[in-house]
Amino acid sequence: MIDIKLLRENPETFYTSMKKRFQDASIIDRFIEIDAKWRENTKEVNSLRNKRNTISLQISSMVKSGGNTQELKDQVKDINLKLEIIEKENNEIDNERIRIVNMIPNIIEDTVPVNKGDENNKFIRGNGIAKVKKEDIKEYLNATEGTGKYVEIAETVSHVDTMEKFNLADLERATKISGARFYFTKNRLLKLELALINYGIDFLSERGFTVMEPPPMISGDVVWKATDQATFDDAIYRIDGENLCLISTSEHPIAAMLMNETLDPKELPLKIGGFSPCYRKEAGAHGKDTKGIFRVHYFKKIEQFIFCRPEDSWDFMEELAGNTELILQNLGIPYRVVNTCSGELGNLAAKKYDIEGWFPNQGKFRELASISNDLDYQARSLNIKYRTPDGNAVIHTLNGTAIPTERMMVAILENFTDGDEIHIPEVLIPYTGFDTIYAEN
RNA sequence: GCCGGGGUGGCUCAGUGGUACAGCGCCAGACUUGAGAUCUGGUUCCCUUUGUGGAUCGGGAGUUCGAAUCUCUCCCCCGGCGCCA
Repeated sequence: MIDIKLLRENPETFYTSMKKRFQDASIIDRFIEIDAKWRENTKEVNSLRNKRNTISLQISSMVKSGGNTQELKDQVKDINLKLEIIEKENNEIDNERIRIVNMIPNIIEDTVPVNKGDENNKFIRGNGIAKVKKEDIKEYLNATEGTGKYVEIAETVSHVDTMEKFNLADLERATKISGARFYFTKNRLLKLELALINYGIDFLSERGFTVMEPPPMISGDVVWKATDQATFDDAIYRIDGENLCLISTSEHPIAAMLMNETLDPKELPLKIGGFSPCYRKEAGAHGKDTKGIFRVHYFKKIEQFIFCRPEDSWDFMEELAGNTELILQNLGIPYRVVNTCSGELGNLAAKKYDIEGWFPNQGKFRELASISNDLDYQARSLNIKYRTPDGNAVIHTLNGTAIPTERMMVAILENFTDGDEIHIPEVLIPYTGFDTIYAEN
C-alpha cells in the first residue's frame, strides 16, 4: 500500500500517477474527504477514552480508600454509550478509507512511457541472432527498432508438434484427467526441465543469492498483503475449506516471509533465489495460448527477490535485469528488453522491465521474465522495516524472473530444433548429461 | 485428530481484575587520547508531533467502571500419543 501521510501531504503526486495509469483518480478526492472526517472522529474518540481512563483511575484509588464509586461508574457508563456510537461510525469510515487506500497504485517512475497496450512498451535493447521467417521479418525489425540481427529461415515447428514428434509430452491425456492447460512431461524434456532448474539455482547461488523453495501454499490474508486485487482475482487458487491459497509465484511467500519484522540494516540487502511450483487460474486469458505448455495452470519458476534499503533499489533493478539477460545469453535465446508502459503496469510496481524471448514459430517476442521495483509499496502492506538512526523505515522490495521453466523449454524447443534433432544449449549439457534430443528417444 | 504446556517491545522473560517489570541487545549523548567500563536518555503503532493524548500483551468477540489477567472462539509454537511419505 501507499504511504497515507504522503497522500495527505501530496495528493497531486498520486493523482498524476493514477492518470498516467489511465485509472479513475476520483477515489483520491473521496479519500481526502473521509480521511478528514476519520481524523476528527478519532480525536473525539481519544478524548472520550482519556476521560474514561481518568475516571477509572479515580475509581481505583477510591475503592482502595473505601469511598462510594457509584456516581463515577455511572459517568463511565455514559461515556461508553457515546463512544459506542462514534466508534461504530468511525469503523465504517475507516473500512472505506482503507479500501480506497488499497486501490491506489504505486507512484509511477518518471522514465515509464505513458501509454496503453503492450505494443506501446518501449524498446530498450536486444540481444542475439534470431531465426526469423520471411513473413515475420517486418515484425522482428519493428520490435527491435531496426537493430535486431537475424537469419532468415524457411520453416519452423511449433513446440506442440516437436513434443509430439519427439515423444516429450502427453497433452491429451492430461486434459482428460485435469482439463485444459495441464500436461505430462516425458523423457528427455523432463531431464531438460531439471537441468534448467539446476542451472538456475547454481547461477543465482554463485551471485550471492540465498536459494530456497518456499511453501507452495500460504494463507489468504498473506497473499492479500503480498499482492493486489487483480492478481488475487485472476490468478490465485483457494483451497476449499481452508484458509490457504496455492502460490502463483514464489515472490509472494518470499516477500511475506519477513512480514511484521524489523531488520537490522546490516542484514541488507537480502538476495533470495526462489524455486517453486506456480499455480495460476489464468482467468483473464480465455482462448489465449491454448496449445501446448506456453500458458498453463501449473508450472515451475526460479525467481529473484531482493529486500534492500530505499537508496539502492534502482541499482538492484538493473542488476536483476542483467542477471536474467545473462541467463538468456548463456542459453542462446534471442531477446529484447522493454520498459513496460504505464497502462500495463501492475499496481504494486513503480517500474517494470519485461524481457521477451524470440519464438521463431510464433513469429514474435513473448514474455519470459518481468523485473519490477515495488519500492516500499509491497513492504508497507507486509509491514517490513529496518532500523535507521531516525527510527524505523519501510524497506524496498524487487522481484524478477530468472528462469520460467516451462516457457523456457518452449523457447528452447522452438529455437534449437531443425525438425530432426533438438540441440541442448551448451551450459545445460553438464546438467542434462546429453547434448541432443532425437526423435527415437 | 487427542492430551498437556505455551504465545508479553529487536531478544530473554516477570506480571492471577486497578497506570505493562526487569535484564540483554541496539541508537544517541556524557566521561575518555581512543576503545572498554560506567552514567543519562531513547529504542511498537496512531492522531497535521508533545499531550500527565490514544491504542497495543497471538487474532476476534464477551463480562466489568476498569482485562495481559476472567469467559467464549479461532490461529500459531513446544512436548507426548495416534497416523504416516
